[in-house]
Amino acid sequence: MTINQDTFTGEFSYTIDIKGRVNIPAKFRQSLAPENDQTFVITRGMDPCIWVYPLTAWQIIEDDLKDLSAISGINRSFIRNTVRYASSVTFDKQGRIMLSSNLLNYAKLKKNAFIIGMVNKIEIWDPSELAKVDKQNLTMDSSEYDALAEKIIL
Amino acid sequence: MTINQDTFTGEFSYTIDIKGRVNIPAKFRQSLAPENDQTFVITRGMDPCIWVYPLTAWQIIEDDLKDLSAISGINRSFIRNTVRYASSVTFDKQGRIMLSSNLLNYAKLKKNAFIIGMVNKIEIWDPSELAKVDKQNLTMDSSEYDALAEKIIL
DNA sequence: ATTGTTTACCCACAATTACCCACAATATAT
DNA sequence: ATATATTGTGGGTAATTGTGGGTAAACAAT
Repeated sequence: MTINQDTFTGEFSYTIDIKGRVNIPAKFRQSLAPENDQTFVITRGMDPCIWVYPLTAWQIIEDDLKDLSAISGINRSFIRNTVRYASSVTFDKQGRIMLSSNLLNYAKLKKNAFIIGMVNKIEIWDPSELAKVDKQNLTMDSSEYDALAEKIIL
Repeated sequence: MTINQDTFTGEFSYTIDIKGRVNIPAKFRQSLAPENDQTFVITRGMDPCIWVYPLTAWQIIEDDLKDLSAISGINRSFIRNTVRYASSVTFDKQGRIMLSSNLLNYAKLKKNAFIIGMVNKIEIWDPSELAKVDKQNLTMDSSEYDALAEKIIL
């Protein structure tokens, strides 16, 4: 019945309403471990999308950041940019979370959104952005992609 | 009485009902190891068919994906495309699983389906697609095929 | 305080899914 | 062969899920 806790797979299509709310797939809500207390941490992804972490997973990232020395300027910049756009969100009784307009703009999200399980995190994409980025990666680095496919035995 | 756990062989013909449910052959259900908790993971195959993994087999793939660094865009694309169409399904009291319309379309499945044991996974095919792909491979790469036949002593 | 705006918390409802039960066809046992 | 269990297929019903919107509390600015 339950997969690994805090493990997410699959693609789902949802609509973002006027208030900026999106549904979190029921499956993802159920596989979110109880100690996360129904909260995710959302932030900017490395791609033009929103990254959604289970709270406990994000806390590990924060702990790692604490270990970085503040003497180095580059460390401070790294910490700043990692945490800057992150905020924790709880989902409401209907299973939705609120997205800030800052994140919505960053991911170019409008009305429709794909929510994709990325094993240990979740991504929220605008459909056309997803297609664009995916196509780009596959055409530019197709040999690297094939190398991965050889390595991971499906 | 039992072959190796999580090992599947043979071909079976079933019908997909209006709700998108297909039967999993009783033989396959019985050879699914108990620790899978009656769940499979279904996803797009490399051929136009549906791939069905025992849960524990799929989790090994997920673990491999977790080890890939998220810094590389091509890695993210690979993870995304591998996991994107995957979802875990439990079979009901009658031994059926539900197939999403996304996967049904991808595999061009209509009313009839062949379910084929592929040793460590299971494939679900539309009969005519299977014939087409098989014929194509055998005519185009017949010498490679023969080389394999030499290697695997039957 | 008085506004206006944003956020949190409800309720409503259509659509989908999960969970049952029925039954014919096949297989197994006595 | 006859009885009994198992398997494959269909369908009904209740619960869940996704989506919209309403209202009141919290907050900000004047």
